[in-house]
Amino acid sequence: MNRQAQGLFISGDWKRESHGPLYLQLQTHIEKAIETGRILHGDPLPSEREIAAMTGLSRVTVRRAVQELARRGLVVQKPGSGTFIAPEMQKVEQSLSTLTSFSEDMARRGNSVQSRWMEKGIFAPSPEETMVLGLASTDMVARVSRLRIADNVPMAIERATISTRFLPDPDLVTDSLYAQLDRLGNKPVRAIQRISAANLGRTDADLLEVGEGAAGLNIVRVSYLQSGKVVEFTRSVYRGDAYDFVAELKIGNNDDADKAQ
Amino acid sequence: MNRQAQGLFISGDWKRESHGPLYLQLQTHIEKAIETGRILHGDPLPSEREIAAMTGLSRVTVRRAVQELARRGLVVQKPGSGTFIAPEMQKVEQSLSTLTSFSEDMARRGNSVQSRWMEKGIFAPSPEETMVLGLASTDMVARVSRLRIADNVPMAIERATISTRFLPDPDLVTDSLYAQLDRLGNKPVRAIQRISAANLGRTDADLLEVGEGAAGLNIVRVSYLQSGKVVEFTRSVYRGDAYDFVAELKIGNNDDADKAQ
DNA sequence: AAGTGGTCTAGACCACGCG
DNA sequence: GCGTGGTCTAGACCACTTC
Repeated sequence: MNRQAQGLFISGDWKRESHGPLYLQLQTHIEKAIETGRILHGDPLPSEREIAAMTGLSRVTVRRAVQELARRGLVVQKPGSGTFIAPEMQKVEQSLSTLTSFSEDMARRGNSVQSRWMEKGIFAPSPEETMVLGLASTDMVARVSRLRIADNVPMAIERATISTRFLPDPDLVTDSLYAQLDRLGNKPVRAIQRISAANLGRTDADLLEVGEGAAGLNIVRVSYLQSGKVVEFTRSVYRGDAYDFVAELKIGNNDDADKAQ
Repeated sequence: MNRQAQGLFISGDWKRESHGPLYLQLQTHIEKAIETGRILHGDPLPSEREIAAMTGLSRVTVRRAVQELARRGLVVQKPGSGTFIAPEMQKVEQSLSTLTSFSEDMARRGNSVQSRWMEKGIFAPSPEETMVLGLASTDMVARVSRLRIADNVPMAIERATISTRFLPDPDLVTDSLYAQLDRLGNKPVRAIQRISAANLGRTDADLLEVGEGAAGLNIVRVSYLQSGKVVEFTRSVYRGDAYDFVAELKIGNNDDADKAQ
């Protein structure tokens, strides 16, 4: 077992630094130990049973504290192995005013990019897809879903749907979806994007390697051609701890600003 | 107790519709009951002890399922009273390309708006505030924090900091912060906004009346005067289930996207 | 006073990783 | 095979709301 984590709970004063339920006191105690660098990123935490013994709490209570930290991403629990302090994660910034691709974002940061294909093919559209893409009843759609990975860390899940009229053969999409659309002369020129937050479900959390219930950014994007037709309908889920969306806002109706300029 | 929820767990087949851990099976079972309208919004769920008795599970296991639903906001737990299906929540849209105020957003939807003041006064700046606002070492800041409420539902927490050079008397801020800044000739003309998702901590979750760990949108906004000086530094936390940010994107540099990997 | 959710315990079995 | 996290149980006390 690791030595530095040993002294964390023996002192007996870990209780007094907080108040309220025991599991919360323990939780904030561990949290502070991580923040102050008393335990280093990547290091293992003592096992739940050990912490229980050291603190005099039951394992259930210890577990509750650790689980909450895991849900927040400060800590990673590995069955059969142990619990480890999560590696530090610097947020990626993405502009909200220009349409950039994932590959672009990452390349700018000098990170290695990988994609794991999850689905790529022609399908019958769902009712939602039919509506959003404005399809005729006989139209089919191409779906390309992939897990986006940067430096071996899964960052986002992308689920794109395109009418086969604009993308007849999804297998030709190898790297950038936009690159392929461009080759076909169907590159979008504008898009509407909706951003909201939600707790990740089991499936998505597992893919992104975070705890179930961790916060994620849901992004729904609809892209338009110059002609105004809808090309692409993409639902993405980003890790909340890995992404930061940046937008520049301008004042709506402001007479003073106009005059001053 | 309510009658319609009675039959939910007696059948004995609630287990077979799912697989995996019992608490997950129960969780998805209740979830479906809500989705399909088998239990109505606002109705009470049977008590944890009752569900335990009906399903043959222990209360701990039942509790785990219910708690997860509470964290997701599908259900509200009221100590001493019971657990209730949460009222349906329609999302509010907010544009990301124009700077609008909360009051504006809500007024457009025809909702009643309230604010609960949490902090309003002059303070010594934190290191972060000093840096972001570009303060001299002797400068003081005005802080105005409030809980934003629409139709009696808490929607967001707003914590704004302004240098006293631009807002000498925060007590004069009654409704819109921007309105007051405008009166003083210090209305911002542009802003940079960062959006990310995170699980809500105890304090914020309590204020927003959602479960601890529910997903929230963190928004940090820095507003600029025409002169380029920083006026305002605001950190807001929005309920993930209540807000939807909308952005319109334009294609930046087309060629870069193709080349980027 | 009775019932509710909130917390906590002690003990158990499982599947899995690792040496 | 041993230790880990993952799940589950039965029973307990508390603070609170409701009647």
